[in-house]
Amino acid sequence: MSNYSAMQNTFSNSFKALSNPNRLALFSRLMNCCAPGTKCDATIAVRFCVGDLGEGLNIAPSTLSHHLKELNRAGLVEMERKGKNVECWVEPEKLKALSSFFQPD
Amino acid sequence: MSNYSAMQNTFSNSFKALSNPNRLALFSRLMNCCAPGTKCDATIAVRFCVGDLGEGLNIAPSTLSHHLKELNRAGLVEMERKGKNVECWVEPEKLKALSSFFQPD
DNA sequence: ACTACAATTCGAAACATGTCGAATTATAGT
DNA sequence: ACTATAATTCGACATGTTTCGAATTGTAGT
Repeated sequence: MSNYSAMQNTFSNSFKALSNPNRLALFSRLMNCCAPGTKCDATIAVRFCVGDLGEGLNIAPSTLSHHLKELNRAGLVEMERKGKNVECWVEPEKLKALSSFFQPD
Repeated sequence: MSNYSAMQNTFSNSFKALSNPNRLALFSRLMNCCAPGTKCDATIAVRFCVGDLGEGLNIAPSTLSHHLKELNRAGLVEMERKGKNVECWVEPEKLKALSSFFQPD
C-alpha cells in the first residue's frame, strides 16, 4: 500500500489529460463555472452537457467527444447520460487531491 | 491584461511538462526532498545536480538532460551551473501557483 | 596539454497524440 | 415508423514525444 510510483502514475495521467489546451479549457469550465450562461456556485459541482462545454472552442464534435473521454479516463471528469444529452462534472475531491499534490508536507 | 487563454496556455505547458512519468519523478524529488541521501527541509528549495536527480530512474544521461530542459522551459525548474555540475531546484512560488490553480475562487 | 567527469546536442527510430469527416448509436418527439 | 438532435466510434493522416547512442562542450585537477 501507499505505493509511491503508482500514485505518481495516477498524477502523471491526470497531468497528461490537462496538458492539452482544449482539454484544459473544458476542465476549467467545469471547475470554475465561468462559462457562458452559468451562475457561479463553488459549493455545487457544475454540470454541462457535452455540446455546451465545447462552445466556442472550434473543434469538431468527434474531437470534443474524444477529449472528454480522455478526461473521464484520467478520472478527472464524471459523465452521465441524461436523455439526449450527456452531463459532465468535476468532483470537488479531485480538485483537492490535485491541489494538495503541489503542497509540500 | 489578465489574458485568460494566455494563462491557460502557461498552465497547459506546465501540465505537459509533468505528464511524463520520468519528468514527474524528477520534479517530485526536487519538490518533496524525499530523494536518497537527502535531509528533509521544506522551507528551503532543495538542490540536486542533474546526475543525482536521475539516480535510479534508469534513463540515459541524454534523456535525463532532455527532460530537465523541458521542465526548465516550462518554467517549473531552475538550473544553474556550479563547477562541473548543474544544480536544479524548484521555486516555492511555482508550487503555490500550481496548487492554487485547482482551488476554485 | 592531458585526462576524467558532468552535462548537452544531434540524429534517428519507435511510438503516441490531435484532429478531422463519415458512419453509427442513443434518445425524444411527431 | 420517421425524423431530428446529441454524442460516439472508426479510420486516416500529420505532427509531436520519448528514448537511445555517438559525438561534443564545459570544468576541474594533474
